[in-house]
Amino acid sequence: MVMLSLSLHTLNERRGITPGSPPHRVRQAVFHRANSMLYRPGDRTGTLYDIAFGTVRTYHMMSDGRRQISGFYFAGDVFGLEPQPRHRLFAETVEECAIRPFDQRTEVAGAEALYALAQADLGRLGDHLMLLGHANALARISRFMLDLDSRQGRDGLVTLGMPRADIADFLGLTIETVSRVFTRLSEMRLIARDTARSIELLDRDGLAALCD
Amino acid sequence: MVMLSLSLHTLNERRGITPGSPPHRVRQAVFHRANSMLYRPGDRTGTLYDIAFGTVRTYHMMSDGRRQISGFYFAGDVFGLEPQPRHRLFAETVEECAIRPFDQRTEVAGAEALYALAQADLGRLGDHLMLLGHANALARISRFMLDLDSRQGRDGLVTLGMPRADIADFLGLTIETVSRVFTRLSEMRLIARDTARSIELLDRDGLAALCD
DNA sequence: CGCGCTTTTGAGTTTCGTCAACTGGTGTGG
DNA sequence: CCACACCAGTTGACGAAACTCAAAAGCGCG
Repeated sequence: MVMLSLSLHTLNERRGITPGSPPHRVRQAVFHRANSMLYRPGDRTGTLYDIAFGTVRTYHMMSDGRRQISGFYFAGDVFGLEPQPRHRLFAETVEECAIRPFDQRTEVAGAEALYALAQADLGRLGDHLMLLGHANALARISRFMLDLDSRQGRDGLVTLGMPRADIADFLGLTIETVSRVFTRLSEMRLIARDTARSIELLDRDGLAALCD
Repeated sequence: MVMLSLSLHTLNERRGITPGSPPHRVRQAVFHRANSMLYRPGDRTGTLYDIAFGTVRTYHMMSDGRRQISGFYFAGDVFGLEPQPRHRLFAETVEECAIRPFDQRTEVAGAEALYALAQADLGRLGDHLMLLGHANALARISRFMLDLDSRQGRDGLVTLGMPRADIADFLGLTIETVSRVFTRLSEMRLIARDTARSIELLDRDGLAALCD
């Protein structure tokens, strides 16, 4: 799975702003406790968020209380772009976070950069769609782990910042199924669980083979 | 479900081109037989397609031969926008189609219009994600029918241009399940099947109630 | 009419969800 | 320091939903 992530750094490069240039109108990063609400459906869009550190989830809430997490965002990712003048998603911190909000209009140079951001989200959504459409629980978790691994870049050592419930609601599973799949992958010697949140990928080719 | 669809007409309005203005560099619409390949993964992106009439499907192919249809496009819709310089999707006609290709760079006024198109796709994908994540077969089909109804605008009379296999691969189901759900919805008096491809929505509130 | 294709229906199996109990780690207070 | 409570995660038993394989029915077309 190709997980596109577009950082503000990339955006700035597109604008010709190198790290050495004087920053203009930089708003400070804001610290948030875990599980803080950042925005909710109905809030005005127009602000984007650049994550300095931490993890953020965006999600839909359905009438019966079920939750579909549409994405996780990590340090360097930009989130908050939505197609309408008002948000349709919730955004919450998963862990402690430092987040720099900035104005979509004044601090992003025109529609081109916005289009680039939208493209990144499009790529991610397309991949996720395929996963939810035609993949069993084993494949979903395997892909999720491989994706986290590639985004965290710590060579086979994956840290899950989120609880099982978040993984379940992201992948369209239940926490019990998520748990069982971790156990199975462990038995298959594809992963090793140091703790519940810290997982070593022992055989990434084997995991990839499950993803089909 | 909000199904955003953005027609070239809308794009032109954004450019200040009204139906009366002289067209510039209009390429003719091209006619295609059913099941014609329009582009495939690896082909260069940069051309967009405006459907005059007919139905188009875009899809991913997985290594094991399974297919995930990511969207259906109808008369007035524009498709072909993808985040990379090369396509990752297949695009095929479902029925006979007339399609006007146009150049993304020269015939779309800048990134703003592209961004608008990307937004439309984002909205659609987000909705579809939710559907595939947390919805049973009954809900998936019900939503699909209601969505088609709202896009075809013929007040409760839905024409399925595509075979069951396409519906199945779009909704992440099998053709047998699709068929069984149609039968169930019929028994529940929510729909009536004139033919297999022509379906009347008898109780749209009832269908909506199944969608959660 | 007969052929090929799509759709429907049926029977059996698998996968995942539900409900419930249990484990293990963490923090608190006696 | 230990006992306890609490929460996240795991495990087990069972049932429901959807898939698979197979066969029959419907439909368009030469």
